[in-house]
Amino acid sequence: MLDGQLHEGQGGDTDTDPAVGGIAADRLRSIIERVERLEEERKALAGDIKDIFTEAKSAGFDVKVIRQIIRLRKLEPAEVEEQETLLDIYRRALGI
Amino acid sequence: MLDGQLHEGQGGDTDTDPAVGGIAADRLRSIIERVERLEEERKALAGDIKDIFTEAKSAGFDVKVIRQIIRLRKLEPAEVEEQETLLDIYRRALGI
Amino acid sequence: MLDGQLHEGQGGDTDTDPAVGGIAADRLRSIIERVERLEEERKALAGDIKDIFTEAKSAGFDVKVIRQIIRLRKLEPAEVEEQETLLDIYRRALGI
Amino acid sequence: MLDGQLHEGQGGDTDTDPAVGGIAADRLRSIIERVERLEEERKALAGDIKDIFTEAKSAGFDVKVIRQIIRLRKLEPAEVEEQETLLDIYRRALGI
DNA sequence: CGGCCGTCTAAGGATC
DNA sequence: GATCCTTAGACGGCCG
Repeated sequence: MLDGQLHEGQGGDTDTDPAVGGIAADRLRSIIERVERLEEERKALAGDIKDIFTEAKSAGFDVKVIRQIIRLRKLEPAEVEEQETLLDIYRRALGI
Repeated sequence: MLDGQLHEGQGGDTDTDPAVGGIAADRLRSIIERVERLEEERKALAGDIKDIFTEAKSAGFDVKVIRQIIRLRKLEPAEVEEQETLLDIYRRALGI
Repeated sequence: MLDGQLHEGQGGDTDTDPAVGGIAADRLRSIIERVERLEEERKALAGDIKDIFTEAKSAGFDVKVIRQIIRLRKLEPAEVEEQETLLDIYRRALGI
Repeated sequence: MLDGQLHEGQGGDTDTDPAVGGIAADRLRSIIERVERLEEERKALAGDIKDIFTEAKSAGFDVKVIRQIIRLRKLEPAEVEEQETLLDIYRRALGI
């Protein structure tokens, strides 16, 4: 029964304005709803991305490798070098 | 899994698609760019959300608690699923 | 109020043996408890691993790279080759 | 972040530790081997758990449902946290 | 700058 | 046997 607070507002006090916190309650509600709306949009975009990967897979691409490429493109070239260099150093330290 | 783009190509790309190393390069590029575009939009939305929280903080709200509220609102639908009591579940586990 | 079923057994019927499912209930309880015990041990090991990485970090190592090395050591050498080859192919297809 | 093992070394390894490329090779090897050992133990435990479920299945239990029970038992302690009602949380968010 | 939280990836299990 | 989904682990960003 958290639903009262969750989905209806402070049960029945909507006419005279929130009894709790005065005008602030409306402000709070607005904030929460705007954030939730934006999060939904984010979620929708995530779905779109997923669809593209599904399409890629259908076309015969290796999705994991595509992700890797996208990751590399996001990194500064210097960063990539650095990571690879460090990996080599550790490898040689281990003799592998 | 080297098949797919390496050994099959994919339907319809054999004529006009510039194949590099047996790969439908344009198709690949398109996939990657679309994903990157969507990720940018996602990032922008994250920024918008952050702005709202900054505003909330300025208005004197406790941002951490607001996050908590949003989290709870998201979780509650899931709790409905758990309405099925453990006793029932045990019974099903026991096959009776 | 799931606690009855969860932590005490089927409230009060422990003497004559479970009223639900006969002997099976005890068997079920045993299975669950053994699994839970093993999962705790797993969790403890995860903590130990985490501690080692913390130590590694303190010693100045790059934890991410160490993880990468461990991952590589786990893979068949052939697998490593394959992934790298495919990555190169995609990269060349994109001209990067 | 090339510092750390590359440019600082770490406390006490300068005298006896075989340094390869400026790296405390033995220290690194020790870290990796300990992690790998622990991961093996984890894997072994996973096998034990799997065996129990196999046994359960043989005994006629519904493995999926047993997993569900274990999952729920794990979640319940968390629910206690949520006892704090949303109203209280809202009040805190509003600072009253 | 270290710890915490949330997201994202990868592996394992269930399903068809 | 392949796909889909769920879950655990890894990663990066945010906050204190």
